[in-house]
Amino acid sequence: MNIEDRIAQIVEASVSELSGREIKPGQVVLQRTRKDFEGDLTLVVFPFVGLMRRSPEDTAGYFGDILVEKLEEVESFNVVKGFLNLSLTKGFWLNFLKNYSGDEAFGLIKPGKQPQVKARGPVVVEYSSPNTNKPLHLGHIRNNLLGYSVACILEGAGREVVKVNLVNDRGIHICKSMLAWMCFGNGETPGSSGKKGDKLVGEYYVLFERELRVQARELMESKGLSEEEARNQAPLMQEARELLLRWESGDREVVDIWKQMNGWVYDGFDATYRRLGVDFDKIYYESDTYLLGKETVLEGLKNDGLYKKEDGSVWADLQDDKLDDKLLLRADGTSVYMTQDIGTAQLRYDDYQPGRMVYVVGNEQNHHFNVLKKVLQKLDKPYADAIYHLSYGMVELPAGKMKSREGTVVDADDLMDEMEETARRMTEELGKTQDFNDIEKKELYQIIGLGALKYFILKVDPKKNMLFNPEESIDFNGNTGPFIQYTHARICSVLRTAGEERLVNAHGFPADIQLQEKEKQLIKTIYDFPGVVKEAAEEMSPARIANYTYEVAREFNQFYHDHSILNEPDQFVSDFRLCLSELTARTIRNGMGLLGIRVPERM
RNA sequence: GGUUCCGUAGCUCAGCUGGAUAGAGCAACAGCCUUCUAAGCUGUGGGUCCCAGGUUCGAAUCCUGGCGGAAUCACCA
Repeated sequence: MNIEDRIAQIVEASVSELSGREIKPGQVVLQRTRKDFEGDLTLVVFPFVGLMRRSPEDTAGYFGDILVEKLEEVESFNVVKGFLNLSLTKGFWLNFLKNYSGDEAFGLIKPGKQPQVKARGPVVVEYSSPNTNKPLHLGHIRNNLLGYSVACILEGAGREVVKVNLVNDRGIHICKSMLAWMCFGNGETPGSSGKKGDKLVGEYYVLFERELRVQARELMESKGLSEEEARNQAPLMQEARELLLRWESGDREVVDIWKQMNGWVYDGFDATYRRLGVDFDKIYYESDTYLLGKETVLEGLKNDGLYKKEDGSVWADLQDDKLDDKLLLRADGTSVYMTQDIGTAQLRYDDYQPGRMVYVVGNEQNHHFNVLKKVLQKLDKPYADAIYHLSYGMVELPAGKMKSREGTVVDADDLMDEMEETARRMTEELGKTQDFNDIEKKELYQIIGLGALKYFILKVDPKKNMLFNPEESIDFNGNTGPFIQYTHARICSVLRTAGEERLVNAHGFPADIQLQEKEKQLIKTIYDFPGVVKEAAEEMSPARIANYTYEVAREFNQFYHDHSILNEPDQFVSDFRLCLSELTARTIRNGMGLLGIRVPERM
């Protein structure tokens, strides 16, 4: 049991002993002592003064005496108003460091280590979920980074995780790209034009929209139709719908083209995913799941919650939830978005029996997931309550939301190019890579450029909208990925200079060294890492890890500035600092790993 | 209009289940490399935590009501 729990236990016991009343678990709150006060852990005693019938000061003093007496790790205490500040012995901190300095996986729980967690089944995390008609942009980047990181964090907290992608590969939007390509493509392929597959298909989607707009305008002028009517009646739109029907009926020619063009897109996506450093354990395709959705809905008609209208359409009755009824199948029997999600949820459950199904999807779909959950409850699905929508905010530009029609989307590949280029420029200006070979340089610029981008996005609370200004490049100084990476590289440099043998021997430093202020601060911060991982997993918040890791790096730099590690004359102190540096580097590496950010050993 | 989310320094963001004097970075200014990587460190200035009530020992945090912004309320995905 850790020291916080032991303190809490003793406090609980003595409160109930004295007052004759049990206190609820979790009512004893221990927090880190603020830096401007003396002590390591602080117990706020206000909640107990009523029960104890003493002044806050007396209550705090009373607990202080008991804790010093019962726990050898608690060295002393001081009381400020109702705050009991406990100081732990330096032996406690030094032993913590000794215990973990050899632990590569510090802060992380190995999968399956907690049996009760395993019993709940794996967590399925869905993220990315692209449409196959346009390339990935900055919004997708946030989605991918969040999803990947949340999966890593859950894994780090001991959960079994399955990462899945749901590709929306069917529907009218795909037909638009196909039609444009059939009409104007002249057989262009990624091979013939050298274009990336997803970009090429995206261009035809844009082309379709442009041509459609021309046709619609003509109709608006010649027949005086509204824009909506005109778009609907335009020949291109009618052809696209016809194409969809042919696809649904399995028309050989259409399906072949569909397969071919989707194949190009997948090649393009794969390249972008690889570069971003994200991956999946399983990929679902909506073309495979929408039929199961239909079945599930028809099956559900036996339940009370669903009903069929006279025209044959099927609806979910959501009156009880004060929501409008939701259409699940059109009169012609075709499915809608909701139907597909019902199908994929079912399939996912059949595949993994997950304890939780996390959907990393933008907050624009809050309502959709609300309804999905309700509908699955109506269908009496056991997994309805396992559904969790990890809803994240939009990435906005200074001018507002990104709009593909107005060409204001920030392309994922372009952005990564820019980041790497900035990394190259800055690194060369600083003259850091003169002895790197070309391959090493390229890899380093990738690590730094992507690190900057990923950290920039992940440090923001997922549920908040965030701003990206393309005019100002993402920072490399201050609270940034490269700052943290740099701190890691700095430590590695020291460890390299020390050498393997020296490092191993250093672990034997004695546990009675005099601790300097910055050293203690750093140890205390590192001590928090496992708890931060746990909380980040509960909240599914990479931002928590990002901000914590930054704090570690900042504190190391202060320590590093004030104290010499290898040039310290006292051998034992030097050994201790070496171990402290080593554990700091590992904490940074593991923390950044949870964000999907690599850290270089030199930069 | 209904529902949900957001509102903290000039800008971008932290602030954990209510706790002590609200923190970082950027930008500005002033310092620190003969010493383990200066992508670093130190200092200065910068706040009506949107507003008003309420809950209590104690509120940026919880509740209610406003104001401002975003999303959504499709037989689109």
